[in-house]
Amino acid sequence: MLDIKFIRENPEAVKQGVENKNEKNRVDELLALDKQRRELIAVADELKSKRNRVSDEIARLKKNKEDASALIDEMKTVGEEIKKYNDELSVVDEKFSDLLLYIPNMPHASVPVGKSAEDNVEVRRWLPDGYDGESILAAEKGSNVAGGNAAGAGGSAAGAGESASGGGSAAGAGESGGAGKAVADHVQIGKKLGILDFERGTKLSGSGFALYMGDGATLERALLNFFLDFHINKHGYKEVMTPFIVNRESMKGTGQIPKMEDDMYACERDGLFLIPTAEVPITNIYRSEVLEESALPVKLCGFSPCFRREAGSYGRDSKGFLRVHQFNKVEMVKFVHPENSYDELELLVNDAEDILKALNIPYRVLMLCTGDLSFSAAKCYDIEVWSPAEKKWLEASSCSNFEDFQARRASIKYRRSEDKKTAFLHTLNGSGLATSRLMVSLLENNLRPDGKVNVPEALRQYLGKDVIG
RNA sequence: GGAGAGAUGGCAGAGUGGUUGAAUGCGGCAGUCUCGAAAACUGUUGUGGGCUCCGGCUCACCGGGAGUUCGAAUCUCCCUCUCUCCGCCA
Repeated sequence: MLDIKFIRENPEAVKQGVENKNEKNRVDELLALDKQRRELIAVADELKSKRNRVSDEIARLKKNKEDASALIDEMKTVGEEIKKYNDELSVVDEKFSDLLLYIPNMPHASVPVGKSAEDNVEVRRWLPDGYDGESILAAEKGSNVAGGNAAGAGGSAAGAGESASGGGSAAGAGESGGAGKAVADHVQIGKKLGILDFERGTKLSGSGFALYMGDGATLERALLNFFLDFHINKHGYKEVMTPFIVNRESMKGTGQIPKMEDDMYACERDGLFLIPTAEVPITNIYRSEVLEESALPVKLCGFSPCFRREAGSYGRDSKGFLRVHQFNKVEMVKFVHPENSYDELELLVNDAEDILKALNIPYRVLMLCTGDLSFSAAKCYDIEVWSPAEKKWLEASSCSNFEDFQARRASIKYRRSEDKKTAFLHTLNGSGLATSRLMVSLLENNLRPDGKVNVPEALRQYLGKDVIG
């Protein structure tokens, strides 16, 4: 949530930010409640102050065995008045607090203003050595499905050429065949190899639930272990294993509730929610706590399944892994000093990218425009992997800086070494990575002409084999 | 699921209707002493809201929420959580 003082002092800037994020502008409504609230507090506090003074006086009189009945009578009416104003205040205050939770975080100044995913800006792309980048460009021209505005795509073309130029003789690309050569999509590959079974997943739970079998299950587990080991050993994160079901407070702390409540799976009897991402439990680890400045940055990573109802998106991207209700992910979360949270964001994106480089997966990095930014984020980079069969970029990671938005909601502070005062820290998180869409790209990009799938070098020790099939 | 005990400041732990925002101890911070440190001694040490002539003033907070009262950490009710024992079970 935003600081009400900031909203009070910068109403126009806040309104602009809200609108750039395509959120409902209720800033004036909020400010009216704020004003009303403060007026009621002033009146009620004045009366309470009087009551406190007179009560002391009554105590003194009684101690001296003097008569206090006149004062007691007077205080009866004051008490009634206080109750009246208090009741009024609690109504206003509740409305105020609720509404404040609906005001989104402000986009950072460096974020491009835009309406939708179309306006996201590609900042770089990376292709494995020898990868046929031309085929991606051709596919992108063929369909404008993939995001990225003209400027971004144009700008990135140079970058892509740079990467691809090394192995410009695309024909000679690695034995895995390179881009655009996949003749089957991940659902077909998974079915043929007997490692993915979406029909039976549907039988078990409904559409949007996957069943992994044999090497499919092992590959999934291998990916997760690889991610965790990588972040722990190479990037200095500490691993955590959290509950996957959390209470309402936790969901509120990271901002999923109230706005996104309908997208959560809920256990109504217990007032608990299945987590949509490990961001929720990991960030809430330090809810209502104060960290020492010297301990920052705190870098945690953890595995979790992610549960999303995907309400309102039925029928869209429904094939296979493209949009599922449950997927696995390793999440990175950082608690950092406010002064360097944007540097930390760049590092976070790099940490996620390193995984894709290690797996030789072609990807691009997008800076989300204001309109595509999530409710709580101030700035966000998406990392998308290339699917030769879908001829699309698929989101595999999302790395965001929330500044003090979540910290304020969840009350996560740090104590400054210099003056021992507390202040809100900044939180960031990023997928590192989500397996489902990565699996799409991984299977398709490593598909061999004989229908088998090459296991990326980095995963072989985890899987215990070089080829699936 | 049944029975009982409990929840107070960073921690430990007093406090059962009136200068209690809260004793005391530990810890933290500052100072004295010291070449320096330890010890000892002295002082200081919560969070949040509202107002402010930026010197302060004021309100709230003793797990959460209602209530009784002129006045509640203290009395009543409800809820949550923790611990112990029994039962059940991975």
